[in-house]
Amino acid sequence: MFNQFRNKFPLTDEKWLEYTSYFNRIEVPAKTTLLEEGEISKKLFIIEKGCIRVWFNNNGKDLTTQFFFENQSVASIESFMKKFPSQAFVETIEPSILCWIHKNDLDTILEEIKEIPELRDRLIDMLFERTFDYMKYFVSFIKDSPAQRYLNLIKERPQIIQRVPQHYIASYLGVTTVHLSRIKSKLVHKK
Amino acid sequence: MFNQFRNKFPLTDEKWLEYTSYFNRIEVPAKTTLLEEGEISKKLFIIEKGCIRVWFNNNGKDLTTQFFFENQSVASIESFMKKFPSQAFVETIEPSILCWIHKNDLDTILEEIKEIPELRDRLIDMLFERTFDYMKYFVSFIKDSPAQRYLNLIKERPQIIQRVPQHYIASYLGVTTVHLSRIKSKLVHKK
DNA sequence: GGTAGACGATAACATTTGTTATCAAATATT
DNA sequence: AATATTTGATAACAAATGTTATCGTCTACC
Repeated sequence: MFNQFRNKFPLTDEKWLEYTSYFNRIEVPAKTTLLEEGEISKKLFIIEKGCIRVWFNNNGKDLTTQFFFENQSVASIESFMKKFPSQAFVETIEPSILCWIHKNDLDTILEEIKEIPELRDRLIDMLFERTFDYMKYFVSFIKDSPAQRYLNLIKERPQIIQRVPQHYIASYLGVTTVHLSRIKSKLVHKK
Repeated sequence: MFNQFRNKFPLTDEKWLEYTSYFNRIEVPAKTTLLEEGEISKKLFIIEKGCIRVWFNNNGKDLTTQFFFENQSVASIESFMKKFPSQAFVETIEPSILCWIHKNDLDTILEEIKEIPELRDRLIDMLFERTFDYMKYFVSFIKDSPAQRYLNLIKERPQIIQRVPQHYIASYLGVTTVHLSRIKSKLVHKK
């Protein structure tokens, strides 16, 4: 599955083979918990097929904060990086095929490649991008009404609308399933 | 003002003096706009004395997303880093004394010091921390009621409560000033 | 093929939050 | 000191959103 990235990394073929060999491939059903709240995240997942959500348990109520699809990497990032107990759950939505690497192995790889300036700079860029994504996400959350945010999802992330059950979308938008139903029915009526 | 940081940077005294000489010191009244929406951010500010907010114009309504106080650095970070027109305004709340450096000069410094591994690693750490801060902020925003978030502010950021006018706090919490008044009066009643 | 569970729509009512307007107190400005 | 501006509280009403309950449809699984 990693061949699509091969040309992006200035590594020898030997190194490339060594690094990709650290990855394990697993197949899991829908609703599989990949990381529990309180657990320390030690695996970074890459989705080959399927779909994953990250969510928080807020007094028994789901609070979904992120969705991930094919070719995206997933971890409870703060737990993974800093070895803190995770506040979030990580869970498959669809039956999925995943590749994962243990944190120790990833650290080894990162330690080696960070001496390559191009990769180091790309890593820093990625961190910035992630920060900016969060800012955008947050600003839209407080600026826009749930209905507007739902329209944004339709426009910008149609995959979510198509593949994710509605109650997860509701928890992502910060409203109840009942209210999301209302939003949808109003949209239909206005058209 | 930078002497408090002197011991944290493994630089020669010459370099230190050169770098600090890039900074300019200005004194401005309250409600001074430091960066307009649409402008490209070219200055990084460090607050020597005073207090600053970053806000978005959402259909004529203030939406404050961050407060900054003494010894913190402030910029519309995405605009500053990527030379995009800023979506946010940057504005003083109190009369303030600020140090600022031009982006070109800062880039020169960063280019030089990123060859020092300790500083490079600290820079990466800072980026991570900023990402994590945003995540925490966001999760609390969707998990907690406005009343709970107000209580969190009192506990975790008393400076904001003490120094920032209430209508900015309301816009930071995502509610109207009227509602924040209600929250406060309910808190008093319950005690 | 039958059954249980997951998913989604809708109604009725409760609660939260926004809107507009008015008043009072504090602060800045002249 | 007089006045304007900023800040904050409160009331009355409107709109948005949550809660609980019921029903229908679809799908997975035995």
